[in-house]
Amino acid sequence: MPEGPSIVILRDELARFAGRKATVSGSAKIDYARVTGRKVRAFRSFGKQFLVEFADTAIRVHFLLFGSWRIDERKAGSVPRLTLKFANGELNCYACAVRLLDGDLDTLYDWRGDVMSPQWDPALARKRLRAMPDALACDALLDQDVFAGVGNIIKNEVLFRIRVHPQSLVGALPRGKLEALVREAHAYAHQFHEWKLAGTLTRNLLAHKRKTCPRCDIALKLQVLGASRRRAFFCSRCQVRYRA
DNA sequence: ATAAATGTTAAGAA
DNA sequence: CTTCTTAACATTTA
Repeated sequence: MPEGPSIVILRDELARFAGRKATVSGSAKIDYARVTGRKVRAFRSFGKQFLVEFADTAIRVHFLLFGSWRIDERKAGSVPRLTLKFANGELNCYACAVRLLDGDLDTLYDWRGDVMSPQWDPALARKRLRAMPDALACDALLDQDVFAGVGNIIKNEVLFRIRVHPQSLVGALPRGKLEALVREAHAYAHQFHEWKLAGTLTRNLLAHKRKTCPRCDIALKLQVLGASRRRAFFCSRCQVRYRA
């Protein structure tokens, strides 16, 4: 279920386990012997991926659409795909894809592409967008190589805020709109993070899952769009469709 | 009850 | 060998 900011929240909630030895188990088909009993160096997030970093390997957890987790609790009736037990508590992950990664996370990932990372690089994102002029705006925002951590909610909210129609061509966007796309993807991901922490995200959504446009009050469109085939909520009056 | 949803990946087709 | 499309996966909510 989570987009990038939710993984950041998970990561931060686990701070008290960092530096401690973990007993690792679960139903995921990984080589537990490689990590169990070892000390967790850090909990990290890259985009929608949750990373448990050890000295020379890492566990990568992706929660896909339906995944969930509990800290110091277990979910009734579910077998954890991954459990990390510490002397002072535990983490249980459910319905997620789990893999072991070899090597250094700082070389495995390009952190400049993660909207939640301090290393986020807007100029690089603009460059990557310029390299995909035929893509639709709705697909570009979901492209994890350009905007790691952006999911469908952030996509819809960003396009609404910058008044760009989801089917606009990236290559047809005026310079200012392309800049706004990159700026807002970053800014809104952080806004999402704050609202999620405060428990007020849903009430603050302007387009996603809404029926009417909060700006002009006409009915919002709901269409499944793009190569990504995800739901797009948008206002056909406020949001301009830039075509070739 | 059936569908749809904050998503990705592997396999198969072209 | 690429590149594209489809299916599979999994859980909760409407």
